[in-house]
Amino acid sequence: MRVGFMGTPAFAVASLRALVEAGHEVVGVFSQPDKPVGRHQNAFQPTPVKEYALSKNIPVFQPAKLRDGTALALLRDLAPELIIVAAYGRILPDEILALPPMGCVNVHSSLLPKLRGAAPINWAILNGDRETGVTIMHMARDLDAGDIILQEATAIGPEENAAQLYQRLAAMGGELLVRAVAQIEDGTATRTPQDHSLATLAPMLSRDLSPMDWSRSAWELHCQVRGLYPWPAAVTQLDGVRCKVLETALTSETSRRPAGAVVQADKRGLKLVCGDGQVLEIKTLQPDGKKAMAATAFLQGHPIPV
RNA sequence: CGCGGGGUGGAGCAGUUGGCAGCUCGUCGGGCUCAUAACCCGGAGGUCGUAGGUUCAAGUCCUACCCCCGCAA
Repeated sequence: MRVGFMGTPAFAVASLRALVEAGHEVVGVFSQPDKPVGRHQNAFQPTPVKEYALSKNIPVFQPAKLRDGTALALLRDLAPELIIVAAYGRILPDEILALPPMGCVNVHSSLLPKLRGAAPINWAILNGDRETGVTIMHMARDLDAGDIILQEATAIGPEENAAQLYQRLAAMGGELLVRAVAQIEDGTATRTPQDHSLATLAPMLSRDLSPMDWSRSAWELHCQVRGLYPWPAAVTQLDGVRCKVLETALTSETSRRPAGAVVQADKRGLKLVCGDGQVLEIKTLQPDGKKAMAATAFLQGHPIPV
């Protein structure tokens, strides 16, 4: 089938690749404009989707605006039967939604109607959810509110971080998308409206979420660390140094000492007390200006009294 | 030229007014111990990011450059 594709980050690449490998004719790819990247804002980096599309000789378009008519004209020329959107990072105007005869379909990395919005993978972990998944749905005017075609759930591992879950869901999304497109093609696709009363939101992440509040429970902090990995990452102060906390482990130990107290800081590990009295171990961290390192390595140069 | 931290044995850090390159851990060998993430003794391992400069003498001061990272975008 002739499909148009819109997407930007690595998550979308998995879907695009799945379409290509399933033999669909991708007539054009839309991706966000390249943005200056790096410490001095002097290097431009192509988006992952753009990079992949070019490697497959698929034409790439990166309009700064979607509502000035040029994008619409472009799409008319490309004449896709169906448009697939995956983490494009932009709201499509109604004219575009109405253009393709088979409609516009979205790949979303949550079990809709739960976790609508920009960062569903992170929020699934941050919220401490046991499972999440991917949803293929028709696109509606409201954000992530369209009728569901296919949905697949997966358990969230208790040690799984957002980066790992991201990869798994991206792959799942690609597979499910190909199945959905096949169903659309042969007319067997179904539409299940969402129960909007059950909708929850997964807003964009920000650094405001980073600081660790040790009065929270060990599990909550463990979820914060995993859910914010690798960006913006959970952050705390150790030996007067601001550190990203990249990996933690729940322990079976408890302590009566106040929340945030360091109960162990030696070659066996770095452990702190949380608000519920449970002891949480910091396995990997990254001090300001330094590379990521094992907590035990950090302790070599930063002895912390217990 | 957005702001800032940093490159010193395998790891993490220190190195004061320039004057023999140190600490903790790891590693290797030996010892002690019922045992150990413990302890004791001994050893190996460093062109101090690179290139110049100042000096009797540079990890340390000066200049240029390379690389890593945090913030901000």
